[in-house]
Amino acid sequence: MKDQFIIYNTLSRKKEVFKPLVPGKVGLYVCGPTVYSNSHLGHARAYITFDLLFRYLTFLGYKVRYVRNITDVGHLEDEVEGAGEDRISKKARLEKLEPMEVVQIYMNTFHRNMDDLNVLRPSIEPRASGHIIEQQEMIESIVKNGFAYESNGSVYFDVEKYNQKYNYGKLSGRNLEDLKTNTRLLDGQSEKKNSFDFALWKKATPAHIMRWPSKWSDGFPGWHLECSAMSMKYLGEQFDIHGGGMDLTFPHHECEIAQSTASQGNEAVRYWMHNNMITINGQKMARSLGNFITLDELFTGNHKALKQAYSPMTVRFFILQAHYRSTIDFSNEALQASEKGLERLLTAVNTLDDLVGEEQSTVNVAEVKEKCFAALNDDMNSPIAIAHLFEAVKMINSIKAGNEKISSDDLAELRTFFANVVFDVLGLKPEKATGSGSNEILKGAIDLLLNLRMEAKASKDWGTADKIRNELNTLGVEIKDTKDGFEWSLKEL
RNA sequence: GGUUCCUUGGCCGAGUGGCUAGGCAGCGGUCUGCAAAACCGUGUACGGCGGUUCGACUCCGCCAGGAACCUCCA
Repeated sequence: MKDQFIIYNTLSRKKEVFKPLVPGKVGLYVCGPTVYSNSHLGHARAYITFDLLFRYLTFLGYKVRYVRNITDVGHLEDEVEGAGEDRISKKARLEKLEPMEVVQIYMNTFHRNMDDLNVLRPSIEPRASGHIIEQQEMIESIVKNGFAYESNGSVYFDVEKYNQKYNYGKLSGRNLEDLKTNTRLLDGQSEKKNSFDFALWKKATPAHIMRWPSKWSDGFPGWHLECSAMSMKYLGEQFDIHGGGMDLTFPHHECEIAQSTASQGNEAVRYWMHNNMITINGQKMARSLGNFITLDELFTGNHKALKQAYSPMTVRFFILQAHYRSTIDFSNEALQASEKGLERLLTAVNTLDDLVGEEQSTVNVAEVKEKCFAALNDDMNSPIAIAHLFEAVKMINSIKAGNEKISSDDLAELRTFFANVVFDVLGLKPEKATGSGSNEILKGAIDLLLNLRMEAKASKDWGTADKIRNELNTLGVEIKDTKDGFEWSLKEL
């Protein structure tokens, strides 16, 4: 199965069979968030996408080193207005907080949100501010190789010179001639030879708080350098997969390729993977557009665009129901559909525990399992994988209803399959307390009441029976009658 | 303006040159004291116009509408 994992490589614009550089091991780098405000739905999509990749590679038996950075140095917010001011320090002065305090606040929120979404922590989570020296070293090697120039205390990457030897634009499908005629002219660029040159080191203005000494000036590293420097440090000069949002393809990832190639003579990344955007009313959800919904708002329902709260697992399932390279449009209707669908899936997981194996199967477990993994192998096609999971749900329900039978061997296989795919790979988890898992006293009390209700039902005392059911319902206990008793679960709070 | 991409049924969302995607909602039925759940059955489809083909939702062209990137962005 390992040999058939296919991923779409942005570099070739084709699906390719994944072959790691070192057999059995995978080096994975994903661009992490810039921590200057709360995480929103778009971040969830990116990090759930690569969490799925991390989980699936691990499931396939690879030893994965997953590096996902925290950008806490800040890039240029607005060259026109800010004139070189760091984005994070700008916000810090507005809020009268230390820059690192701002970073910490939003980093904590990010971690909490990701934990709620059951996004696994990466193997290494390096911070740009902790790797200034590595970035300076990289600048020096780029300068030494002749692909950068110093200008007024800042250092810029010489794109034109790089393009004479290598191909600038190969990832995003651009060519320099187009960039020359189409790049917008911005103020304050007189230091650069060409408008498309980008900063490797930027001299700090007096107002700039975040700054580090260097041979060129007191300043800070350029926009794109941290990822090149940190991926090289932790994954080596060449590594397997680099991921990030589609909106980072240009210029960010293009510049990363140029930096790595200029400093070491060869490209670092073998497979580039990009997740598509979340849209709202057909338009990209983005902080800069102001049309975003934060994850905290989503989880609490506290936003004017939200008709209700959506649990982290509902959000995760919603995202997994679309392929990662398609846009996915936010709407209450779509989230509500996901909520219901997820509940149906997780109910079937519980039902699976109660099934009893027979001599022979009337269902084909192997086939559905095979199709599901085939979908995951095909560029992580989670929506197709989920569609097959729902076929298995139908199977489970039919067995429970007595319309189908399953052998003990198949039942064991089905249980393993569900545990593997639903929990380990898709990273879903039950959110409700159920009769089997919650607090013992509560469980005992509810069981006691429902047993009393059974007795009332047996003596056809419908008034008492309905009263118990209705009042427990009001308290948040959902009750289902079964052939020989009852089942219950707690509603979400 | 340049580059790239998208347009599927009430909603979301896959996919393929000829074979039911799936979820949610709807409708009919079974089960149930009622309810819930479950089960069975079921309709609506591939933006428009041409072309290639025995056959296109799937390939090509044009048109319409929309999006992303070209500036920080997941």
